[in-house]
Amino acid sequence: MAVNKYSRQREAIKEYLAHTKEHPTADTVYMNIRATYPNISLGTVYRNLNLLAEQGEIIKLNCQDGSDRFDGNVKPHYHFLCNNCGRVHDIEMESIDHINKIAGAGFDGKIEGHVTFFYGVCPDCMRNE
Amino acid sequence: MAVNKYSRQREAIKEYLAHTKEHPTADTVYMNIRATYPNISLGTVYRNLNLLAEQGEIIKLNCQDGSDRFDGNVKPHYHFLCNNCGRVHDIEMESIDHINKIAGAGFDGKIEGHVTFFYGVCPDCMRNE
DNA sequence: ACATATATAATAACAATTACTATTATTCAT
DNA sequence: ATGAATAATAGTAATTGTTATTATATATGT
Repeated sequence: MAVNKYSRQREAIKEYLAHTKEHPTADTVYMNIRATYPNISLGTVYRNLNLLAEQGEIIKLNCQDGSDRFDGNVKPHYHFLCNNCGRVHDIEMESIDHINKIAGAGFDGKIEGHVTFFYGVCPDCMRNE
Repeated sequence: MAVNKYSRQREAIKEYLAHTKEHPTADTVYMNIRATYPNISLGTVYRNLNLLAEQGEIIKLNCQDGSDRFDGNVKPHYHFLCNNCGRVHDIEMESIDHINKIAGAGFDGKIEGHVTFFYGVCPDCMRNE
């Protein structure tokens, strides 16, 4: 696979991810794209999601609940998993890259970065209680 | 399943995890336990790993490479995933719970905790380069 | 418009995990 | 110790999430 050729399906996936904050799974993406492309194949969805993630156009989240989810927002930000409804929210916050140094203090290897998930109760679920 | 009954298999799994720092996958646990219990079933391994994790006797790590790994060390500590060899190491370090506050500043929900994975090059791989 | 290469849909294959079931082991009361 | 009650097991089948295959369709450069 040398150079990308345009495809409506891939474009639709990118477009869909750019306009949702839902952090959908591959299957959810599939369901939603089918509204416009009724016979898109699930394989196509998987292939394009992975392709886009490799190229840095989207982010593949290895969620703490075990599922893989996708995020069209590639600006650095953190994620929050609601223990109640299971949804993933974005968190805009100042950098916490200093924790790499803290970790490095007790470790002989080279720490290049970290992945952090916060969890708790999301705003929506707090209201409904 | 009302109350736990003793089983040698479960005990062996707990014992094995208590004495390794390998952060094995379910399949690796299976392989190792078979040395002593040649016809333990893979289902038994999965069932007990999840049971023990639910009861807080071991920890189930949802690793960044997508795999689930298990850790017999339940004392609070962090984990490091080597990008080179793929192994997971423990990191003993001071608490970074203050990042929960930082995250909370930009978020309306309730932040109860976080899960962090560090990544980079482990000590072993640094030597062999 | 044509040649070449990539992408697709549909399906099959695959790996990781869970569910099922008949049998075995543990527990507890006698 | 014996036996009844129940949880755990081994072995297998089923399910799920994901990737590979292949013939056809689509996009790109000349």
